[in-house]
Amino acid sequence: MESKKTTIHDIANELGVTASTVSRALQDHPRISDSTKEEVLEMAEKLDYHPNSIAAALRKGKSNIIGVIIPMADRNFFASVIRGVEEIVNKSGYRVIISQSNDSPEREKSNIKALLESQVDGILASYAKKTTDFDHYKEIARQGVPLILFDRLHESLESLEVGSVVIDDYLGAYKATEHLIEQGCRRIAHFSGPQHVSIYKERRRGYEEALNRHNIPIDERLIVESNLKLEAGRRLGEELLTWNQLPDAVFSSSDYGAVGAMEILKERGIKIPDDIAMVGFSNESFTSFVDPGLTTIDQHGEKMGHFAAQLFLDQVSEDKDARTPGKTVLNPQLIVRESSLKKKVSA
Amino acid sequence: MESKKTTIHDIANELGVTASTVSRALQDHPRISDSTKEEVLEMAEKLDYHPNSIAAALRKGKSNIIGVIIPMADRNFFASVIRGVEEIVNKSGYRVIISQSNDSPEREKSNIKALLESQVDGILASYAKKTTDFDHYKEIARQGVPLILFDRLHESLESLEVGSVVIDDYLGAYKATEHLIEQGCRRIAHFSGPQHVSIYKERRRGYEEALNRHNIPIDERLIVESNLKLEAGRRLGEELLTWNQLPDAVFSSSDYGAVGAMEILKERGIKIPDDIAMVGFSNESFTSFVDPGLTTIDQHGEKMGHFAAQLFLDQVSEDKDARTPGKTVLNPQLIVRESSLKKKVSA
DNA sequence: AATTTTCGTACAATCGTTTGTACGCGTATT
DNA sequence: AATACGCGTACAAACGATTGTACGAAAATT
Repeated sequence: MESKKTTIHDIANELGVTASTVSRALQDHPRISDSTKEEVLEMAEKLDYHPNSIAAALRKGKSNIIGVIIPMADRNFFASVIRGVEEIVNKSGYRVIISQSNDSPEREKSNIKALLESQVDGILASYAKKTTDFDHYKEIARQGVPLILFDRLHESLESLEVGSVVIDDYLGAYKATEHLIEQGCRRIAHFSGPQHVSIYKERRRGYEEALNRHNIPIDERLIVESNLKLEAGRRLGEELLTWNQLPDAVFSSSDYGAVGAMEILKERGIKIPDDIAMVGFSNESFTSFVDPGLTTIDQHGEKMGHFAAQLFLDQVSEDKDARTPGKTVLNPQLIVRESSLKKKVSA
Repeated sequence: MESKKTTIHDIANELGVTASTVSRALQDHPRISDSTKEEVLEMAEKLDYHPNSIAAALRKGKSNIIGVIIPMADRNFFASVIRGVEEIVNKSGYRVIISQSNDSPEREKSNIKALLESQVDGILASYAKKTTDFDHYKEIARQGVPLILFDRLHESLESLEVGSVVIDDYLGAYKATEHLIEQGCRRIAHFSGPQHVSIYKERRRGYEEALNRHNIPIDERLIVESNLKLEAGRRLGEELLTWNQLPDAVFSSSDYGAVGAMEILKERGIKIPDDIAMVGFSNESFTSFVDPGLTTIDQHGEKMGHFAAQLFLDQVSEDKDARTPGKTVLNPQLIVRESSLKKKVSA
């Protein structure tokens, strides 16, 4: 039944004008008379015309699509970022295509290739944890496609002309650690992540600096590194129990790690926060569900998405002045819940 | 510096052949000699050629992109579905573009429009809860684009020639309710959702049927309807407490609703599962984190994605026989955790 | 009334690939 | 030796929209 999709040529034929006139009429071009525009619109409706954006993209060399690369979509933080990005760019007529790397560098690479071949107008990315070779990102820049990095940032990319928006991980970690110190904790363990990922390095730095400022010596044995997943958290929970002396608090660079450890510790009769206070990082949605509620650091995902999107729009803007790839640093926010409250709040 | 992107014409010129030869060489066409293929490949490498899939899509009338419409990406279930879909279709050279409706019919509508204009080769969708008018879905079918519905299914779409894959919500609810009955519960409340969404209707039916089979009268006052979000769960938790007699169990059609209620009930000193047993639906990731762990129904998101993707591939397959839009129904699985265990397991 | 402007539309090239058909050449068939 | 066949490549027309330029007619200027 679908004999053929109707094109602007069909409309043109029907009306006895040319396709160029139809095209301009549809774009509300000033040089087309109002009467013609009306006729075109009517006929378009009548013939059930739908624009073919592929054809337009080819001609214009612009797809109006931007690609967003994230490790995984089911993280609250990344989902918020995407929402934020969409909110901004949709207004300017851009569509977002999301592609997940599942934290695999290979998938990340093939995703980037596909995005570039699809002629996306820009790429916003948070790279996979395991990525250590950034050539595929350099390729993006080399092809002249605007690139904005968010959340995770790597030194080897800083030299490129890329925009970036991150939170101040250092500050977040500092706030978290200081909060624990204020609660009276002195033996604070730290669950850290791969040190080539700058966010984990920064968080560790924040942790150490907070201790320094409060004249608490840094004990390397209290700092443990892992992939920070739930399972790793459980393992670390077990490990804690083998130590000569339990820490009185844990600052974990990830909520998953914190919750994993909490599960084990609770099982073993350790009271949280009384025996061990816990603080996580990211404000994942489940942190408010767990018992006790997990104190954590909110990363302002939606806001980060807004900024990243805006940086992209700036880079493709007509106004050359706005085109300096900016770096934006957001302030993280400490969300205090019960898991860290040793001093009970007087009611 | 980016003088110009290199095209197959550039390669052709350099080699003294025509673009068609280059195109065929790149596709490994049998009629092109091996020596030419080699030369082309080398030159492509040398000139840093990257195919422009927009141009190919325009010519072929096929974008190799499929659109997936989901309410929101940060639900464990939907994230799994997407992973499942990607796993299958990537093998056949398709890319997935994800678009979220945030459960808003307007966004859903505009997303569909954009997807169609982008000439996607197919659309897999789980529609927004609030959607009651399905014309935009009919439009998909009318334009001859394969449509597969997953998870949520609406009567008014059944007449269309669409494939669908759902779980047996009825059976899931039945299993959940029966499990509660086996635990000795008799006064089982049900948190239900909008009845025009078939999944909620089915779940309610499963609940009622389980009661019937066990000769427990259905008490309409125990069935409450809401949007099943966390906040609604909290509200329902409050409501429960105002009843003359507390139920001894709750079967909620959503994990969020269940957890929201649990929060309130725990606050008010109600013991779970001893006073009230709880069962949710969906196996969201947080259900294993909450205390006590929430018994729930797993919907096999990844598998659902596999099936949906396969249905799509069948519909676009050369083989006409395979082209009947199939309906697949998956069996849900009961995941038992502590929240429903009144009879303590003897250790 | 002659000339310049303005207005509305047509013409034609273009974006980068794909693909049906034609064609020349060398080898095989009889 | 004449015809037939394969093989490898060229030619040219798509796909559907956009856009710089040209051009005729009407309106405005002098």
